[in-house]
Amino acid sequence: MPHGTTNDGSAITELAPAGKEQRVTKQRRAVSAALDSLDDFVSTQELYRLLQNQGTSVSLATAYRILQSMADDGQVDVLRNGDGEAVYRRCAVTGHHHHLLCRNCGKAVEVEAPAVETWASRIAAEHGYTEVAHTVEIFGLCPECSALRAAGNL
Amino acid sequence: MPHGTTNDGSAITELAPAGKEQRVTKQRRAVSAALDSLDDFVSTQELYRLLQNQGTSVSLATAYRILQSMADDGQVDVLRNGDGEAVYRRCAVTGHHHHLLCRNCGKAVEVEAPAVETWASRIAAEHGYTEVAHTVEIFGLCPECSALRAAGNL
DNA sequence: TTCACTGCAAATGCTTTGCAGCGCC
DNA sequence: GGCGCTGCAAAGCATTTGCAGTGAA
Repeated sequence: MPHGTTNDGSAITELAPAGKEQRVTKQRRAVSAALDSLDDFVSTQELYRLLQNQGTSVSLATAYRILQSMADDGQVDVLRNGDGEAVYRRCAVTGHHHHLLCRNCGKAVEVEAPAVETWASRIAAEHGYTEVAHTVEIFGLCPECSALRAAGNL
Repeated sequence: MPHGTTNDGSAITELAPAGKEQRVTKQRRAVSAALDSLDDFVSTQELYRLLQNQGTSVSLATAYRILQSMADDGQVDVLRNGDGEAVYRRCAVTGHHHHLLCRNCGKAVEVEAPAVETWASRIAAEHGYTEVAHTVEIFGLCPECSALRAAGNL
């Protein structure tokens, strides 16, 4: 199964969640609020610590369960960082886009790349692939971290 | 650290391996041979089991160490599957390139994308990011699997 | 002979799960 | 009230690491 920032992919399976009901609990609201207040991707662990420091504690297991279900419902964007950890973020930009991530502080910038989209589609078509989706992530050091690096503090 | 199919990134650290010497051991040869006989990506665990069944057993820890060092030396291609596991493959194409993967059978096609490379560099530069690397993966159904899907066998 | 490489086993760290109690609908 | 949701603690797993023995150069 493809991961990360994935575009649609024509007519994959079903689109309607159709799952069980979804109760609005204090924990779920806390996680949701935390995600809203964040601009960057967070791993479940990070979100957990964040909520702890913030007082709105939620058990780690629950944090995993909530984020996973939100991802299943498409309420958040999921991708994997370089360590293979799943990281989540409520996406500001609606629609398909990619990310420019800082490998040190995690800061993320959303970028659109129409050219890459068409390139991907073309390449796939040329090889006879169908139901195409793709992931594109750019890693680097953001301006701040680049400065730190230059100053020898990294 | 960025993962997967990564390009250089301007002037990152050193390019020359320059590492310590590399002894040619039985285990290393076994892993190398196994990779040569494979067309698809394998996780370290899979490769480990494969070597076990094949008699040329290598300890799991060693398998991890060997694959990791081969990846560091650029002898194999690394990327992460949807579960966040690192998967490796000996690459036919030398140099930087990306993959077009079948999400059903795992078949991979190597593709080059100079345009994407320059796009990534430009985007990163525009946002002040340095030491850039990127990952690009395209997922879809290969021709064979597309046919199966169409025939209702998938 | 030397020092990288191995194997083994213990240790990590992320993620999942079983189970009993709690609280939203 | 019923049943999904939580917490907690106990697994589960992939991956890493310490250490002493082994073997390639």
